[in-house]
Amino acid sequence: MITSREPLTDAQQHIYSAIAAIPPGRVASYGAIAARAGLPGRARLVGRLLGEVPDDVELPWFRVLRASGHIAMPPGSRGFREQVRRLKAEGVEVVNGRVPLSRFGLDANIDRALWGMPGG
DNA sequence: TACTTGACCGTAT
DNA sequence: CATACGGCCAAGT
Repeated sequence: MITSREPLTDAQQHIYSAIAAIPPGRVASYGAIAARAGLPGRARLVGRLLGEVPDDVELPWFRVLRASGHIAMPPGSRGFREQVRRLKAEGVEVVNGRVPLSRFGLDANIDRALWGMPGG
C-alpha cells in the first residue's frame, strides 16, 4: 500500500484537478484528461501518475479509461475488479471491461443513455 | 549516459 | 477484431 507522498509538480496538480472534475456517472480517457490538464499528447503521464496515487488520496481514478473505453488495468486484476465495482455503483455500464463512451463519455448526451434512444 | 518500461493515443493496414 | 508504427516522456536499470 502506497502511503508516502512527494511534492506535486504543476503538471501533476493539473492532472489531479482534471480527474477530480469528472462528474459522477461519467468517464474520460487518459488522453482527454491530459488535454484538459493542458498537456496534450501526454496520456502516458496521466497513466503513470495514476499508478502512483497514494491509496489515502481521494480521487475518482476509476473514471479514467483508455480511449477505447476499456479499463486499462489487466482484466481480472484487483484494480480492475475494483474499478468495475465503483463504476457500476454510480450507474456506469461496464460490459466485458468496457464502457460505451458514446453514452458515458464526458461529451456524451446523457439523455440518450437514460432514455435509450436509438442511434447510440 | 544508454536503454528499457509502461493504468496511453491516433492512424494505417 | 488484431498487428504495426511513431509519438509521448518520467522512472528505473
